Amino acid sequence: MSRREQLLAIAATLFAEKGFRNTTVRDIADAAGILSGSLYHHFDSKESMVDELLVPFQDELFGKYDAILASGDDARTKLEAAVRVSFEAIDQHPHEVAIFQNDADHLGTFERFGYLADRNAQSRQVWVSLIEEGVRTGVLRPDLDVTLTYRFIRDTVWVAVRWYRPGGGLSHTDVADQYVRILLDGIAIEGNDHG
Amino acid sequence: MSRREQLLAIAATLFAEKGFRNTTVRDIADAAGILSGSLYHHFDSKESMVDELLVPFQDELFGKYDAILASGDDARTKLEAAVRVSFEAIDQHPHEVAIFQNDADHLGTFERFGYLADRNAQSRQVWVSLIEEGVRTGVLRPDLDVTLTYRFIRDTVWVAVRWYRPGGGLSHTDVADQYVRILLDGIAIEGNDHG
DNA sequence: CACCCTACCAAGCATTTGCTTGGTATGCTG
DNA sequence: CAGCATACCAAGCAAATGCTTGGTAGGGTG
Repeated sequence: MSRREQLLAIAATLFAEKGFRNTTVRDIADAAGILSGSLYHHFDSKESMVDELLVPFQDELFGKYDAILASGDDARTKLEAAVRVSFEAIDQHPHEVAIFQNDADHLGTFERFGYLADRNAQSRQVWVSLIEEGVRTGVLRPDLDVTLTYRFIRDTVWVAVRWYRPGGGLSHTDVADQYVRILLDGIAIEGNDHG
Repeated sequence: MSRREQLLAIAATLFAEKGFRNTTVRDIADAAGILSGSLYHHFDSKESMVDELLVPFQDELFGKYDAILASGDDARTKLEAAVRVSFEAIDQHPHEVAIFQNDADHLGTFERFGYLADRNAQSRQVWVSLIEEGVRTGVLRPDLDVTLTYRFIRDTVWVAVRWYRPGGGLSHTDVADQYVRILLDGIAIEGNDHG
């Protein structure tokens, strides 16, 4: 691991913990045991650091989504796979997920980070297409509000980055199991339909 | 509406939009059409402003939770009521909810805002007790992981403040209807249990 | 008219912020 | 040993930040 990668990892931790704007270059430098000016030997700017964190992460994640969409599985299987891939991302790249969740809105106001809005739209496309296919092929309830269901899934999955800790008591597959079950079948006992 | 209340409303909007720390006293003053120093005629500090926003809001919300817990209804009805009251809070006090969601962690590091952690624990108590009662009385699935289910509900409900807009196409009761339905019965067609 | 309260301005201060500049120490390579 | 790249320090700058101070304008009240 190069010194540059070390510094980037330190920055990722701080950005995820305190937010991008609330993390100063002095915070990063202190955590690395150097002076703030020395960071600029390795990176152009503070913005470059987040950029280098987010771009490769998103490339990897959306590559996996694309593979799922391209598979020949049925809608329910693909939906489950997308959920599992997302929890896997939280497990493997918790800092990057947290940064994207917490700071995408703010970063998106800068030209340089215009791609964040594109990725957001792309994500929406993935989930909406899966939900629509599920309704069309009869594996999901036909009365679902697709947009609302999309938001429900998106929020439920990604917000887990706030409490999930890799290496803790629960594996990401454990969490995904439970979430998929609740999402698909609910928390009420079956057949106890009050609606 | 007193000048003081006007200024507080302006601050609430900005805190909710940009976060507490990323909102400067000059931002607030500019939006109000005065100079930043003039704010200190009305308020002691920037912290006092958030404080005055969060405390009354939380008093009101937890009063409603307490009333639900004290009612004689069955667990499913109480759980539904708690979800609906939460969406109502998002509808009526979107700024306060957003501030609490986005800045509670950061504010909580200051002594002055220690009550935020207490409220968080209290909220957990409300949801966990309802879920446990639901499992005990047989209206919820006995294999539920109570803690995970609590997080699922909490996150799902409150994160809606990120996209829900009062006065938009959907009322808060519409949203609550859909969320309760998904939460309790899932999105899959009934009886199509793959688990 | 004298007094006082509310609401604000004008100016500035100490600190923090991202970033720059010129320089030094260390180790590798030819 | 000369040359060069890597990794850092020391010092500081311009802008932004929360907040302070002393003052002014206007309206209501005795």
